[in-house]
Amino acid sequence: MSKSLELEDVTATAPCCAPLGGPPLAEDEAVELARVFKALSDPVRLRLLNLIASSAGGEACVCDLTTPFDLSGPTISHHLKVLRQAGLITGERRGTWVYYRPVPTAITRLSTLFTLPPTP
Amino acid sequence: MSKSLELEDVTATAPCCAPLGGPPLAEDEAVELARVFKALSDPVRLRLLNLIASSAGGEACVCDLTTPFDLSGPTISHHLKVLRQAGLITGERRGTWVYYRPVPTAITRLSTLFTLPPTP
DNA sequence: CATCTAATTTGACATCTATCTATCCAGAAA
DNA sequence: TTTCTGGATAGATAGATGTCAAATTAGATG
Repeated sequence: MSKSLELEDVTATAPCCAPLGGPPLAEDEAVELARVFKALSDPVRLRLLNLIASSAGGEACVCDLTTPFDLSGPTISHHLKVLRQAGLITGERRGTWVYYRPVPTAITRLSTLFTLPPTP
Repeated sequence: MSKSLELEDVTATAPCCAPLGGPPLAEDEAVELARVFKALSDPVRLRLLNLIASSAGGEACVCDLTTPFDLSGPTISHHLKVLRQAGLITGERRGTWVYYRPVPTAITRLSTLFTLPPTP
């Protein structure tokens, strides 16, 4: 098994990047993409990713990610794990604290997904 | 109430478009966005949206959306409803058949969401 | 070593979701 | 009107998900 904080990155196996208006999605691609969107389908996780992605220094300490929410520590930890397993963020432990940062390639590729051809 | 096929569009109420790396998402925006991503968090719905968005003529008949899947009619109907309620597609009945088309503004705004500032 | 703190994991529980079958509705065509 | 067909709705069920309290792990510090 992977060690605690290492990312079991789902996106690593499937490239996928063609826009939704493009060629038909293969079943595998659809399954993998769906997992990423499932990670984004919760308000708390969206705000967490937003907090992390907008943090000065490009990373955020978990200790700063817990206070903005009216939720228990384990729940925040759970949501961070989901985002991690979707390949959207990575976590690193430095001393006592754990820092999370976004994975730019994983986020940027979603941008191209929603690019539509100009209506002629 | 709205009549059968009219879209109870969720996105109509919330604009929201700033990139994830931008200012903090308000709780309401996060909730609304999460609903859109929940609609995208299923492989079947992703492939449906892909089929619809890539259809010649800009629309697809439900009759053509059922056959590619090994699922019952009602299940496909359910998934189309979820996409409709998320504001991602609209449906229109013409005679015997129902045609679905993508909602470009709803899709395009997601593209900007995932735009990250260049790392300096 | 013992202790303290930050964070994750475990286990439980209520709620939500994808799917099916059966039924219903809306037009078209007898 | 009656009948047929495409599609949506209703109701049921197995499985997934968000949440918390309690237990656990990883470093730091005494």
